[in-house]
Amino acid sequence: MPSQKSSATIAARAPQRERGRARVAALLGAATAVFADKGYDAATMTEIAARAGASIGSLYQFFPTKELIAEALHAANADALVALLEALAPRLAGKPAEALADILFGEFSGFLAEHPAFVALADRRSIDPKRKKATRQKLRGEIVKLLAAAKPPVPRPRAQALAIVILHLLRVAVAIEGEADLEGRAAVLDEIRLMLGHHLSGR
Amino acid sequence: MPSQKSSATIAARAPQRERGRARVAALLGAATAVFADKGYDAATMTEIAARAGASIGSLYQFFPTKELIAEALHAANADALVALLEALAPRLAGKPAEALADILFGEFSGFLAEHPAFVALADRRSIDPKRKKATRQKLRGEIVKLLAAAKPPVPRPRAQALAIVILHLLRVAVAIEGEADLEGRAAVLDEIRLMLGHHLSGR
DNA sequence: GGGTTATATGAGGGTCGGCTCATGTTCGTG
DNA sequence: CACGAACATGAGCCGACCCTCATATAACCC
Repeated sequence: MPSQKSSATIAARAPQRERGRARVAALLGAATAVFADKGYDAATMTEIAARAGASIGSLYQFFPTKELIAEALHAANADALVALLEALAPRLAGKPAEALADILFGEFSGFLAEHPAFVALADRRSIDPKRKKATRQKLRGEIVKLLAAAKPPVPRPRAQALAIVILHLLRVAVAIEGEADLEGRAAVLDEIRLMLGHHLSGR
Repeated sequence: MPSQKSSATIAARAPQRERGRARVAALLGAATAVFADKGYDAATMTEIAARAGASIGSLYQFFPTKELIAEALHAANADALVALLEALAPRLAGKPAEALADILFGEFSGFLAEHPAFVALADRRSIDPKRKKATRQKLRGEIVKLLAAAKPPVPRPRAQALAIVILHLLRVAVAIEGEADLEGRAAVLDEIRLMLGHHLSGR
């Protein structure tokens, strides 16, 4: 299979010159900010263009549709997450599943701090179910790999179910981190880490 | 404090005659359906009115704002959930926390089947934070009560954190139930129940 | 420099949805 | 019955937002 293009490079009308690439980067950055703090529906193309210091026309030059810029951004984020998990494998190989959980929580939290639009875009209704399922399975696959490489390796079939649970727990943890009422936040996070850690380490 | 009105009865312009009460009921029913399968943003007042067999004017007679009908519906749902948890107390008193988790999962799933708009409305951005926090704390309080009445009672401070975790897990479980890929769904749910059960029962 | 392609701009078209209002219709009440 | 309050109706206003397009500028290539 020649010329495999990463889904991160999907921008409907690809830029050709350097100036274009810079624009696309600026636009994606602005889109990240706007989608992150308004959500997909409330985000407006006008604001994205403005925050990027571009005109609406320029925005539509590279992303002919609101849906398309959201897709491109989400795909790039998903690729980055998968890459992060892959890069994590060597660091986690051989460690007990318990420690694995701890590290995953930290890394995930950091990732979402740098890609704040990821959850908002993943949650929006009206996503192509094919794409959604594919993304999810790639993420699950990475977690399964990590589980298989842990100290007492987790057997494949159970690992599949565990991966789903872990991904959900990671999202819950991030949601709790972002909640307004600070009170007892740390205790709740500890509780979750403990629970998952115990559950992963046999009993 | 006299004339305490349940928040479930909040409909900005309250109906006076029987016909009005029936309309309000029909409108709330239609709103439930529309919000549930389109989400708050994509739901339109026109469709809500149509599904209720009413005109837009009638809808606005009782709910002067889209925001208001969403609030009324959500408040009613929240009240129903709290009532359900209160009614559950006698049935659960004295049981081990483990069993408590199992029953909660079942009840929660049933509740959301009958109030399908609850999650969609709770998740929407632009909710009054005061109201959001109040609702959450009421729910947490109910869970804490249940935990305190379990076989080995869970001490108050830890119960607070546990309640938050439990509520999140309930939502995760419901989300998984509603996912398209049936494959291994039961296994995942069992995994979650097991994990929480073990964690609640001492270790 | 001339030609050609990539990129930039922003006014405005078209649509859609929340909401208003003037005009009814029903119905409890005296 | 008569009167007024509660309720009903739907055409249309208004603003917001996605997107188009005609026109302009930059930059690469010969």
